Amino acid sequence: MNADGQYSLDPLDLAHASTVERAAEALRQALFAGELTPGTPLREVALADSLGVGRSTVREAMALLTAEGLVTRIPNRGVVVTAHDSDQVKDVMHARLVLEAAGVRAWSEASTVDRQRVRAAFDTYAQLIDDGAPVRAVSEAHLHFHISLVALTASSRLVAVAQSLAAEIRLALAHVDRVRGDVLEQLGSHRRLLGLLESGDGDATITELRAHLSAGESSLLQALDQQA
Amino acid sequence: MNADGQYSLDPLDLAHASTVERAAEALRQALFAGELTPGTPLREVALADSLGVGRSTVREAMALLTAEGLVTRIPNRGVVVTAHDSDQVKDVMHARLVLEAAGVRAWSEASTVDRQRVRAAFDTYAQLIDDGAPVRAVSEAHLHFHISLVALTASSRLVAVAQSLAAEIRLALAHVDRVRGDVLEQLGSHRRLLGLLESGDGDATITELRAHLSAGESSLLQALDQQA
DNA sequence: ACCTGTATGATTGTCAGACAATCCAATCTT
DNA sequence: AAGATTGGATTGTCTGACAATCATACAGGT
Repeated sequence: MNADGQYSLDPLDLAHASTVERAAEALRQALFAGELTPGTPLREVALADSLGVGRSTVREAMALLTAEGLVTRIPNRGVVVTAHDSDQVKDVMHARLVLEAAGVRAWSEASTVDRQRVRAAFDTYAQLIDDGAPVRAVSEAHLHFHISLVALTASSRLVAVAQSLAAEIRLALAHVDRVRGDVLEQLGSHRRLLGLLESGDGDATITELRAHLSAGESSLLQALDQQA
Repeated sequence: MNADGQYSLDPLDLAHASTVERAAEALRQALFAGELTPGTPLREVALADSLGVGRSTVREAMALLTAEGLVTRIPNRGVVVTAHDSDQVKDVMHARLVLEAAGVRAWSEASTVDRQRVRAAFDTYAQLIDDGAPVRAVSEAHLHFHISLVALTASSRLVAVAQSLAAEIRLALAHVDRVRGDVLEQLGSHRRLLGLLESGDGDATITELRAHLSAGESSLLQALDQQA
């Protein structure tokens, strides 16, 4: 301990994350991996003994996923994997634009750390592409970059919302292989975005951002459409 | 039914809203009424037989309230009524500014209905003050007006977030009588806001909005401070 | 006095089993 | 073929159980 009688250790996160949280995480992974098709009902008993946990635990995990928008509860009929129709996708993208634009506007007042994080997020994203990393990993880094924009607002609540929206995108993406390749080709767009951001031209950045998200949206919509 | 073969009945509110939802609502009311002081632990068994429901039901209700930020779960120690310190209040206000400003920016492209709703929300708010309605009712209408701004974005997700933020404000407000009177005096500020909005001057509106929220924030902070 | 270890009681986290209410699909009526 | 009926599956909720965890008070050692 130091002179103040204070310790400064990281709170050791072996934290036996609750069973509910682990169950939820398992479900999330399955969803993001595309193992469950949208619309598939998630039966409580089936999941319970598949995961080796009690039904009440499954139920609480479902409550979490429902709050995240990954699954939808239909009264007396259970929960189903959320199916994102075009309206939903548009809504998510619109919300993302609002949050990310807010981050962009906050660039000049943002902390150095948060700004560094944006650059770092871009770098790992670019690096992964360069290394020819698997699309899944690139996609992950890509979303992380967008979240780092929202983090410029320094608002934990807004970041939480952004993460939830990103999760919805991940889910929607899980079944559209065609779109996945896009993240590889969007490198230029992102580089331009970062460049404008650092140049301090907020309005131009937002214009680029709007175009970027809009492109992503129509690409996703088209893919979903084709699938139906 | 009308010519379209469509009925237009209110979905008959007897809708035996699930026990969980009713329990959550009861808790919410108690919280907003200030019956539970921030920091108070909410014991599962006590609530269960106080509400006349099972413990699992209480647990699920807690999960809902936790997601709304009204209560906080501490692992192995249960949930407590969320205590909003100054950082939390600032974060909420900041997030509100982002969302409501987005609504303001969307004014010109917003639907006529949504625009009418903003005016309607203002009118009932003003009317309540005029009628000398109880502060609680005025405060409710006040928050509703702010939410109607976010609704201009026409994004259900953003509106949902705004409602959640409003709920947090309600909770924080529940214990600061001093601040409550403010809603009565802010009529002018709101009228100005609406005027600017309708004039189409987005930037000026946002400036006013920022000042408005900032004033509310410091008033709330001061009250919380004084209380401690 | 101060620190440490231990016993005790309360409470959460999780499970298992039960049962009514509800929904779906298939069958039976008219 | 439209409508009523029945049966099985599944959810919503309750009860009861028990281990793990935490808080507190207490005892012992230095």
